[in-house]
Order: sequence, then C-alpha cells, then structure tokens
Amino acid sequence: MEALVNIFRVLSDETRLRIVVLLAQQEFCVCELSDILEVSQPKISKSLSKLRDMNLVVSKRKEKFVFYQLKSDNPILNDAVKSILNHLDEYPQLIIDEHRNAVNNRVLLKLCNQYPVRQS
Amino acid sequence: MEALVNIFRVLSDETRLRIVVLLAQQEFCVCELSDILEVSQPKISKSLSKLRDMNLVVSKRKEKFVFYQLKSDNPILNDAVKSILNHLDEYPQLIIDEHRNAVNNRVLLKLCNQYPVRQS
DNA sequence: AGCGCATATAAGCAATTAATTATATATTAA
DNA sequence: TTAATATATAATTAATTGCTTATATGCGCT
Repeated sequence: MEALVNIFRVLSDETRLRIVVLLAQQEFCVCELSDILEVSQPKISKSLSKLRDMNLVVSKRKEKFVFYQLKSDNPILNDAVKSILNHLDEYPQLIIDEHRNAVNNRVLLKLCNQYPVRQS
Repeated sequence: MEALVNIFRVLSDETRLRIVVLLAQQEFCVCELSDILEVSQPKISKSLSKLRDMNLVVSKRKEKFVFYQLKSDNPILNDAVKSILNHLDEYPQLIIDEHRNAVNNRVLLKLCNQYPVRQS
C-alpha cells in the first residue's frame, strides 16, 4: 500500500514527472536532463536519487556520465506513464521537453561535442 | 501540467486514495467512509473537500447525509483507478476496505438502522 | 599529481501539508 | 424550540517537503 502511494507521490512532483516521462522513452544522463528540463543539476540529481531509492530507475556510469533508465517492472507506474503519453497533447510542457530533447541531440550534441555521444 | 500533477498528488495520500477507490465503485456518505476506512470524520471530510476543490467528486445531500460521487470526466484519474483495480490483490488494505463495506451494508445498515438506506 | 567536468550530498531556510481538538452549521425528530 | 446526528471548518502544532548554495566525490585527461 505504501508502495502504491509512493508511486503517485513520485509523479506528484513536476520535475520528477517530467523526468519519468523522458526516461520512459530512452535513457538520459543527469546533465542532459538538466539541460532539457532547464532545471538545476542538484535538483535533477536529487529527484533521480529519490527514484532510485524507490527502485524505479537504475543507473550506470559510462565514463563521465551517469545514465538513468526507467525500470519497467512496476505495472502501476507503467500504466500511469502510458496514460500520460496517451494524453500528451494536453500537457504542452511535456511536448516542449520532447522537442528540446530532439534539438539538443541534433545541435548541441553533434556540433559542440558537450554531450555524451549516442549511436542511434 | 499542474492539473496533471495534482491528480497524482491526490492519489499520493493513503486516505484519499482509499476514498477514491471506494467511490469508483459506488457513492458513499461521509460517515460511511469514516466507518469503513476507520478514519476520523474530520479527516474524511477534509479529504473530500480537497477532492471537490479539484473537481474530482460531486456531492449531494440526501436528508442528513451528504453523498459523494466520483466524477468520471478525468481520463488520467480514470486510468489510474482502473490500473489500481487491476492489481487490487497486491493491496490488502484496499481489499479489506471493500470487505468492510460489504459487511457494513449487510449488518449495521439493516439491523441497527444507523446507516443511510440504499435500495440496491 | 593536479585540473576540469559530471554527479552527489549537505546545510539552512521557507513553505506546504497533516493531525488533533474544538467548534460551527445544517438537518431531522421530538 | 430543543436535542441529536451528520458534516464542515478553524486553530494549533508537528512534520514533511522543497529550494538554493555550498561542498564533496569520482572519473578522465594531461
């Protein structure tokens, strides 16, 4: 029961929710999330550590960067994310996040080389 | 976005979540919820008023009793409730609530007449 | 070893939320 | 109109949460 309530508590914070929605689609490192969401690094880091404490994400270091991945073994969280994605058009901020992700990947990443390299 | 986050905030409180799950199945008055959940009347009342402020329930008085009904026009909330009901077996407290509701309806209600009468 | 960048954690403060107790309102019934 | 019951709200205090700034850790490079 507490676990159930905690899932919803995680999603009741805007920063955490935006992170979860992004991670539902691909893994990200801390600095990417900080850039995409325009949220301070400590705040992102703290959000992620809370998600990790609750066993909702896993992290792995790749050289300088620590990448976070959403775990997919929590049916309630999965359903909630699916529900949000189904109604994405009602939440402009989430669409902006997606868009900023795409832009970051194309421009910043490739030109300035200040981003982790992805082989897509 | 704030509306989205607020849905999850509502569900991140155990009392409110238990109320929502019960109301998803039928309407209840305050005293019934207080009895079934074994939670103080002011706490139930306050939870319900928060739900009403967020436009998630409607209330109607029937004589002494004020009945609350879950509104069904919020897709995110609907999906969340469906998801919870799909995994009810993992949350014993919710099952107990359902059970106590059934018992209350059969025993207390009919014998002692201390409950609002329902025509089922 | 020393520097730089990525990430994590800590400290202090502000703000929000919650619980309990008491009280107020509204309806019914005598 | 008074009493009893159902519900709502208020006041106080306690607890949680969140933000910012500062600092610590960890890895890679030179």
